[in-house]
Amino acid sequence: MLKFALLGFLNYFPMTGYELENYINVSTGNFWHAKLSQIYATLKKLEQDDLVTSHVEAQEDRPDRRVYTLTDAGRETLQDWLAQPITDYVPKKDDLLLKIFFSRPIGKDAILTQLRIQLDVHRRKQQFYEQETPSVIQSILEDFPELAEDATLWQAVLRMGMMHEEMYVRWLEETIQEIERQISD
Amino acid sequence: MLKFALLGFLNYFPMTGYELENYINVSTGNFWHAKLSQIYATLKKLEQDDLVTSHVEAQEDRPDRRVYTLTDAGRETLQDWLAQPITDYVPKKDDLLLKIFFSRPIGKDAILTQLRIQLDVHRRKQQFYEQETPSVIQSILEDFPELAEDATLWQAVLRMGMMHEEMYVRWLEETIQEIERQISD
DNA sequence: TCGCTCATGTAATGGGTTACATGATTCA
DNA sequence: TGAATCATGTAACCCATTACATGAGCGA
Repeated sequence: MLKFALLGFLNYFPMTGYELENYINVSTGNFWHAKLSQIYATLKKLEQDDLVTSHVEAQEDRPDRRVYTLTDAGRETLQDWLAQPITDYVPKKDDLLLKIFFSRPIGKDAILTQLRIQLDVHRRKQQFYEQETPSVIQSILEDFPELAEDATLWQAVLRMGMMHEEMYVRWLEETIQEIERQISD
Repeated sequence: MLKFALLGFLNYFPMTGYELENYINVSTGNFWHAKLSQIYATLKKLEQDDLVTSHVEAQEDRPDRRVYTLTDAGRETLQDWLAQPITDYVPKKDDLLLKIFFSRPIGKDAILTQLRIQLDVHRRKQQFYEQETPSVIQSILEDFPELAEDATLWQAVLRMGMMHEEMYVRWLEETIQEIERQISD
């Protein structure tokens, strides 16, 4: 699936693997992320399949850059994927829920500690969303005003991130209360 | 991680790979699932590491069953994992959000179609939660009343599933409206 | 001087899916 | 008669992470 994320970003403009890593982990990091090593390997495969081309740009005092450009075949592959409807429910894995599910043997206090750490983690994430991210989209639009309709979609997925954290924090607060009442020491 | 799910279930009572598949995909299916092939392979590794033992039970008119039992070392490994706090934020991947993020090139109608299919998928899932699952926990408790405190935790993770679907449906409804207003044909 | 940014990649390993292979019983 | 349930496994493959390898410039 990473390949489609790469094609998606290269559809905006040509860039290097290093830059792609940045865009992926900042813009889509909330629902799709990747390590540099995987990005370089995937770009190599995409080039073998003629979905992207690359050329090396020499630089002074800095390592050379390999800039990737989407081909017509690449653009077509991207659009085919975009148009493909997702028809079945895809459950997502969640380490915390798995652990909580089986946690009775470690007892009330250890469970509550686990949940309180998570509450802290998700409250921070929630604050991050509220404070920092809305302005990022605005600043991109100042540089590329033609992406206004893309930005509507970016904002929509950003709102999902916010709603998700709001829900998660609410669940943690409720669950902490529930366990304080229901589980013995 | 599947190994911990298997240890977790075997901590309730000994069972076969086939039975484990059932428990995993019904009880924890919402936040952890696995194919039979992976379960059999993982059980093999767990036995090599002495975290479980197995013995074959012959059956008439049915294939023999290989029943797995948790060892003391396995129980310890499970408890160590349970007690280990999760301290960093783990982003989850979401195909739909990735697709929506890049979807401007396919245009308004195709995006709306995609979202409406998802709305249907998630409303069905929501109904499933409301109608079918609460009774499942009740029926297990009738057979094993000593698991009452475990059931509090099962119910908590079930509530997360419900809240998640409620949130997802709300996001889809809002996003459909937003795109109808903001994106051109 | 220490860590960050820029910049590219390979190799080994781990986790998970898909495909293959077999076969009896039971229910609609 | 065909699908579901019970029951076990292997092999090939794909996707992703971790570790390894290199190296200059810049700001605190």
